[in-house]
Amino acid sequence: MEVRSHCPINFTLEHLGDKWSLLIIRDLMFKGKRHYNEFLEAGEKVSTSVLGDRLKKLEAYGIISRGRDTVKKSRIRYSLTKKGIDLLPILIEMIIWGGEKDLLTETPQEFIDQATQNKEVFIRQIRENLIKDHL
Amino acid sequence: MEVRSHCPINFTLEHLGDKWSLLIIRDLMFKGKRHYNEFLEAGEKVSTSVLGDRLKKLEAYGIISRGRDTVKKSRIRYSLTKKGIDLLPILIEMIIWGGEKDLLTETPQEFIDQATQNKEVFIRQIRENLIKDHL
DNA sequence: CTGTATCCTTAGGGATACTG
DNA sequence: CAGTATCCCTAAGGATACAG
Repeated sequence: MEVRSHCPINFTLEHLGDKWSLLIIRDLMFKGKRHYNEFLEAGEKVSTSVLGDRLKKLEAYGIISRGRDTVKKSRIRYSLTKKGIDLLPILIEMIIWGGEKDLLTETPQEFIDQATQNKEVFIRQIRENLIKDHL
Repeated sequence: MEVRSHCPINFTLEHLGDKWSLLIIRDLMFKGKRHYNEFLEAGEKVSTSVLGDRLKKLEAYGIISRGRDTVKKSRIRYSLTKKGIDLLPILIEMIIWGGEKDLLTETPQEFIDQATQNKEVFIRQIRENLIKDHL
């Protein structure tokens, strides 16, 4: 990968600064999605080629991991790694900003309020659930 | 602009999900930069065409504003708006994530520690300074 | 079900020159 | 100083077909 600088913001952008990667992370974090076809069905309609490319990159970065489904062994199951779960605070802050600035947001005001008023506890709880489900 | 969905994360990505916009915000927030030529000199070497395009978009989104410099009246001065300052928590979380995951990060461990250990106070202080300087 | 491969089109972006 | 304008090239992305 190209490396323009070692500014931490630039580092994050070089891994996730496109219009699709974080939507996959979102689906894994908040929508309980784990499989290829579920990502395809997301509201934003990613194409198969882009999805394949991003899954590969995110795995190469160590942000997600690929494994066989435990129930149906022929099925592939994607999970967040620790490094991926650590993105949670960034996603939460993006939900707050986007939810506040977009007049047409689909986010319930209730969610924003909860996230805002007791942020640390709120994030810790989600984080613990993610650890249970993914690691 | 295209609108793929009203998911707040997608909303944020559609405004800032490219490899340059947040670097301009960063320079305004943390590096005290205010002028066109200063943005050009940033470590990541943006080109004039891209810089011009992003400044225009960020202004159209209401994230930054253009004004005349108060000391040298012929000079253009860019500022963050309230909406732009509200991005601070996202940037801080990106600094933490990037700073922790990049082995070669330029970020002092001290900064990460401060940001992590008393996050709310830390952010509030920076925010108040930004309000003083930009609004 | 989980992908590749291919084709094609468009958007992004670098370099450079030029302007008020 | 603070930008446009132009040219050109590449990367990104959509559509579709195909494969293990």
